[in-house]
Amino acid sequence: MTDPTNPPKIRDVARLAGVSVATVSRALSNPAIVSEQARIAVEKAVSETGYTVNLMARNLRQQQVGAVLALVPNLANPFFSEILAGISDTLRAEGLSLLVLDTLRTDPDTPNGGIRSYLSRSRADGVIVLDGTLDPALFAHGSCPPLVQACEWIEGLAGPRVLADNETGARLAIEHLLGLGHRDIVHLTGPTQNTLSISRAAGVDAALAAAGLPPAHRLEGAFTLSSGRAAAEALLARAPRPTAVFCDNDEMAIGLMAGLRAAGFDVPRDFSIVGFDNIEMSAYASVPLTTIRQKRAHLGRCAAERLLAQRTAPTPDETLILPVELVIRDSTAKRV
Amino acid sequence: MTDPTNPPKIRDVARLAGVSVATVSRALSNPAIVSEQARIAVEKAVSETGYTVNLMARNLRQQQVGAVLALVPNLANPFFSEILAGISDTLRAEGLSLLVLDTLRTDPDTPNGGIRSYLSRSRADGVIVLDGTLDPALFAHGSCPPLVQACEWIEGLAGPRVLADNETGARLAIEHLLGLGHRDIVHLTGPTQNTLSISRAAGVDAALAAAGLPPAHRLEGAFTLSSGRAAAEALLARAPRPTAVFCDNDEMAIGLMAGLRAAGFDVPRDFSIVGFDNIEMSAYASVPLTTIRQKRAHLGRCAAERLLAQRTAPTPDETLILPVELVIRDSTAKRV
DNA sequence: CGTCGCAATGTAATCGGTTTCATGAACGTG
DNA sequence: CACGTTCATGAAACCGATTACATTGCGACG
Repeated sequence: MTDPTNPPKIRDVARLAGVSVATVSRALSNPAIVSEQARIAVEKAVSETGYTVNLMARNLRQQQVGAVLALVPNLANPFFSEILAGISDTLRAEGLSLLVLDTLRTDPDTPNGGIRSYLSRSRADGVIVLDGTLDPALFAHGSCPPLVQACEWIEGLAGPRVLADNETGARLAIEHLLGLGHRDIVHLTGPTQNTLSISRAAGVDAALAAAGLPPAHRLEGAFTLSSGRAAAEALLARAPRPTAVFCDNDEMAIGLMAGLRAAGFDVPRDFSIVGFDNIEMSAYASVPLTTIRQKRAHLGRCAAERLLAQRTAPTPDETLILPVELVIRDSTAKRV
Repeated sequence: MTDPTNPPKIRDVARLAGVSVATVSRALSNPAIVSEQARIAVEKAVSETGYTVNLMARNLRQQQVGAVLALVPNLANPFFSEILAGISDTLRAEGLSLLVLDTLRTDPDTPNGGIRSYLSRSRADGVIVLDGTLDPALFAHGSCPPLVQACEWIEGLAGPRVLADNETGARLAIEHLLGLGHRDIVHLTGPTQNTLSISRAAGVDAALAAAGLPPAHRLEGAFTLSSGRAAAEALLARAPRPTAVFCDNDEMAIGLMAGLRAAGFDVPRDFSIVGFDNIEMSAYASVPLTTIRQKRAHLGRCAAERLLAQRTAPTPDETLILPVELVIRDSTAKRV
């Protein structure tokens, strides 16, 4: 009866319960519409046979997959994995599975890394895009399932977006530094075409302009620890020497602090540093990092909810902007 | 022809190409067995219609899912996400998808958090278990797909395992500390029943015993930054005061260093600290951390390969132990 | 008492592919 | 020329569920 090589079908349950397969199906998916008697017989037969539905069969018939695909730029990056955790939360509550595709690791020989083949309604019921560098044409074909952009976004790709308030975050960081007396502030960015960096640059310059100052000088990083460390050198080469740096993420800020420390400088005495994201490690850095808090798991949940909402309602196409806040720790201080 | 609401079926392609559906199927899955003429006609019809196979239909017929499920204890933890990246690598090369289930976030009301329902052959072709705290009974039922345990493991659950050489890693750490003259060494562990911590404790005590020393004192942590910081207090309360700590992961080591620094102590002058894992951040900590390198992405790849091997060969049930190595940085020094 | 409506159920179509099996053509061989 | 073999192909079975549609029985109501 519990033969591993030959799992029970709905037929077997029906036979054992003395009803038709339709009744079994109904008893399992919508117990209210079958008689008490049938329901009990089916329940008994199910537990005796150890029956579980074959999801492939159900999905084929119902034309749905029961899974949502997340396109992440780099699965190994904790920033994204925390968003995934939030997505996973929401999906689970709906009985859906999470499919993950690491766009960094896609085949470099194939155009678009073979991502296209994953963007099919028969592979996923929806897609959450966390990579702003993808080609919008990827999603243009008819068989691409409903889509939500989260965290990063793609210029030229329509559809709902769930974003952190990057511009406000940048402004908060700069206003904080301005309030401490800093005037020569460098903005350590991600790759120049990165959408996050661009919108944060706007916030930076808006805050500076409001104080009657020119746009910030920029250094290009790569959101990595090592690019932060490398930025220390470029920063120190600058004359006159800046007194503060706003970094587009905490990793770069921590890398930068390590680089500055290695060069004999002190944070916050010589440089005030502000990060972005508030990763857990920031509170444990050599100098606890002042940063902009961004609720990543919440962002993931919101994105998933948006996606699920599309299943019923028509797509509202609106952008949801989640608030951020300044967390002041020890890496910023009054300009001496 | 490219009507988004009504994607082309294999029937449509067959009609357009002037062949039967069987021939289309063959032309797509095994071009060698159809005539050149038919193959070309099908290719043309496919590109004209924009046809893509419906995976649900294919999977139902072929009795496979095209996806592998990873059970991870905490998706937000970068340690696991890097393993996932490795798994993803290998699966992609085989055209398989990665399904992720965060066991931490499963429903606390349901027994086993509803994980059971994901362990079905109709949901995944295989399972990679990264959580050593799960109930082995979960995997006992007949419909559970082939399984590989990776990184952590479950006592009482058979099947192949891919593990880091925890015992050797611990021994290397302790021998390093012994070589520096330390004799009073504390082992900061994960949760006491954690399989990793248990096997590392064995390595610790073996190294100590080889030097004629008694087993190490232990402090229980939770693999988190905050539990590392909390351990600082317990450590300082100990008399006589230990001179070195071996931590079961780098996060706890970094947390511990933060706690010691806050209490006015210096690493490595007052305490030598060794971590485990070699996460990227360790090189950027306030004091660059001496640790045991573990190749997480590689471990993930190996686990996935093992799983795929089971598709053909019968399960060999053997444990694969991956080497680790000591990385000496600045957090350890000669005992003063 | 006839019939209308509703609840419960069964039969069979359906989802969209893959694969088995039968068929026919082409070819080589004795 | 008869026969066996291979190759290409199409018709139809099949995967295992859901669900549209038909049927039955029963109580209520005119």
